[in-house]
Amino acid sequence: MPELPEAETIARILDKRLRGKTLAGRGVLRRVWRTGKCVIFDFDDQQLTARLGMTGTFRLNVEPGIHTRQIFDFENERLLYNDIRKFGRLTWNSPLDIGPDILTIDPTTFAELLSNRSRPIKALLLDQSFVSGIGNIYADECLFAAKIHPLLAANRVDGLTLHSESIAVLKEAIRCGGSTISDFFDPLGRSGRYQEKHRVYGREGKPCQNCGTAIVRAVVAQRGTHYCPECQLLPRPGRQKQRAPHR
DNA sequence: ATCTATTCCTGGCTGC
DNA sequence: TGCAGCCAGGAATAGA
Repeated sequence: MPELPEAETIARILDKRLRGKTLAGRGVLRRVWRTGKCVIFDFDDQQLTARLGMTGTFRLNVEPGIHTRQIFDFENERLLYNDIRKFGRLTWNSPLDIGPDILTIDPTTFAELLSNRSRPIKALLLDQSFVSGIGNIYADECLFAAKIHPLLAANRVDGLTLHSESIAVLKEAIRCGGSTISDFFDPLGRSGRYQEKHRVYGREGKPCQNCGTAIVRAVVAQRGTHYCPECQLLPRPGRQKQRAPHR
């Protein structure tokens, strides 16, 4: 499923290949970029926003197939939008109503935002109106990297640690061209490689690479959630400070 | 504010 | 070989 690293991979390739080319009726493509999980095409005075949902992909210069939903004929380049499950959305000139991008938000700001919220941290990370870019796979990977239990209340999370670990995970995933679980291919048809580096997602029952404990799968915020029960301990719920016993 | 359930959708899997 | 049933989940939505 395309999350930030996959969207970034797509945007970089399409920007390189399509920038400066004309699309009939829309003008010259000035750049392709990403924010959150969205891939955005800036034309002269119009903008196309792609939310890829679960299975949305772009492909350059291949024959349309049964899952092709849109065709964009640029000069000398044909861009297809394919989407098996049709959860993706392509919209023209629509306002982008999402929270700050996780890669560009200031760490202190991120930590402050967390301190105001009581929801389980994983549910908050998945909420694109709170912070954008992280989906189910990278939420699990980022929380593992930061050694934070997915159910820990956001206001009890070390926001600076979570931020820095998340940045490291996402940047490495971008370097690997994203994760291919089943459906993700970049616009040139290549798989991602970051799935080989997953440490918890899809590894239920396999040993934690830190401590050897079996990775657990649970459901959090209606999503399959993978974590190490030893490395990602849930602290005892907060309670009144114990009075020191007399004597 | 936050939760749950439901809807959208289809390929891939299980079990008979 | 076929087929029914279930599952995965991003995002929107309704209702508690």
